[in-house]
Amino acid sequence: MQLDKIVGYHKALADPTRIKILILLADGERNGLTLAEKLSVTPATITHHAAKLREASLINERREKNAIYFSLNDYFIKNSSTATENLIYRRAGSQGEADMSINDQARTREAVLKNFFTMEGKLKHLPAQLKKKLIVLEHLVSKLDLGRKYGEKEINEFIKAFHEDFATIRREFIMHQYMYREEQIYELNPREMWARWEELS
Amino acid sequence: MQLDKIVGYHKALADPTRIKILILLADGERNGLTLAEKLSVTPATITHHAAKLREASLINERREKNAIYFSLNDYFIKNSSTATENLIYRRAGSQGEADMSINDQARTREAVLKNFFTMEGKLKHLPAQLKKKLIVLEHLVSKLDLGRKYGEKEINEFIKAFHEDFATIRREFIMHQYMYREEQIYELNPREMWARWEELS
DNA sequence: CTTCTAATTAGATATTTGTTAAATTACATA
DNA sequence: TATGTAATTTAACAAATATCTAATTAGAAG
Repeated sequence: MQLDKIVGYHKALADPTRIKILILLADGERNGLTLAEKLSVTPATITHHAAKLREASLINERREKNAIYFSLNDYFIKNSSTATENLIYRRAGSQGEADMSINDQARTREAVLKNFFTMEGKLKHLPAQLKKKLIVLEHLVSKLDLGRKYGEKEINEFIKAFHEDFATIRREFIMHQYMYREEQIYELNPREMWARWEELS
Repeated sequence: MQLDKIVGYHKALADPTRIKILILLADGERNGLTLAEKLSVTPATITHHAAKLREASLINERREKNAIYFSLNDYFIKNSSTATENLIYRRAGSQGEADMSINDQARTREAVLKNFFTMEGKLKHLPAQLKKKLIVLEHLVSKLDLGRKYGEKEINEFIKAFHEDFATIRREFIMHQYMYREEQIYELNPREMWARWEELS
């Protein structure tokens, strides 16, 4: 039954240790011992989690001498569209731009902004492609104050200065975790949180 | 911490009952009692799961008299790009059949399969109409193994068991992204696999 | 054959989680 | 106010899960 596949997929990602494993693997393959050390768990625990990730087809394994190297399954990479995959791949860069120089990236960013914003600074529409959408969202969010709390009405007004469909964009802010919402109060997710996630490991 | 949100999100979707609730809600809002009845669980169980779904911002609630109506958080509607959301929204999204019941769709599907496959399970020919063609392609692809890599010759043989024009059908697999091809190696796109929701009800 | 390293298994334990029955709360209306 | 319906809470329990330690297996290299 297909339901099991879906549930299994989410179960595989429903554990912090496993997410951390995936984050580590996004940087490149790694064997069990180094994963265990990096995450401060025993090798047995890694074996346990590796089995779950394997069942969900999220990782591949390769034997070299008596070490087993784990790596991310390619299709996980290609289908990365949610916050999770975004989190995991933010640093590694979504495969295509792995070898992009920092200048190339800046140029891409500029091109996207030029494309989706009018000369007056209005947002034409949200890009459908995740990578571009994130560039746009980051641009908007960069104009908010760090540490300040915004009421819902305030946030709506802010967004409306760029685009009339504030509800959608507000939702995007939340889902992509550029902002947190708590009891109708919105607050920027400290930049370190999404730009520097290394501390997760 | 960001990690908790991600894990929480996946935990929310890591239970079959909750997925079924979301599927039911994709048809429209529903109150707790009818959900309980439809899923053959007690109202207490629904309350329990609703809390989890609410924590993950997947549903909204509305009170009318003394009944509480649950509905999907609209975020999902606009971002149904991943396997799960795609699964849940497939019928709502596919234009034209938006108001088709899950039963109607199952019936359509059966009719199409009956029409385009012989009694021996051979494919007569590919439907010209897109919607029907996709039904046929999904049916074929559902017989492939998830996570397995197929050589070109293997894929051809597989298709030939259904129809001699393997080249066309192979191309359709790729075009409609049921499979990926890389260096002559074909592999099922897990997303499409998971998107087969028919048997879930 | 012995030794070393890496990974897995097996068993144990504590925690979390899904479910239910029973009691309770919240609204609506007669 | 009393009654009925829907939802929640509480307490209990079984099942699943994450982790560890200790023992075992797999492979490489002396």
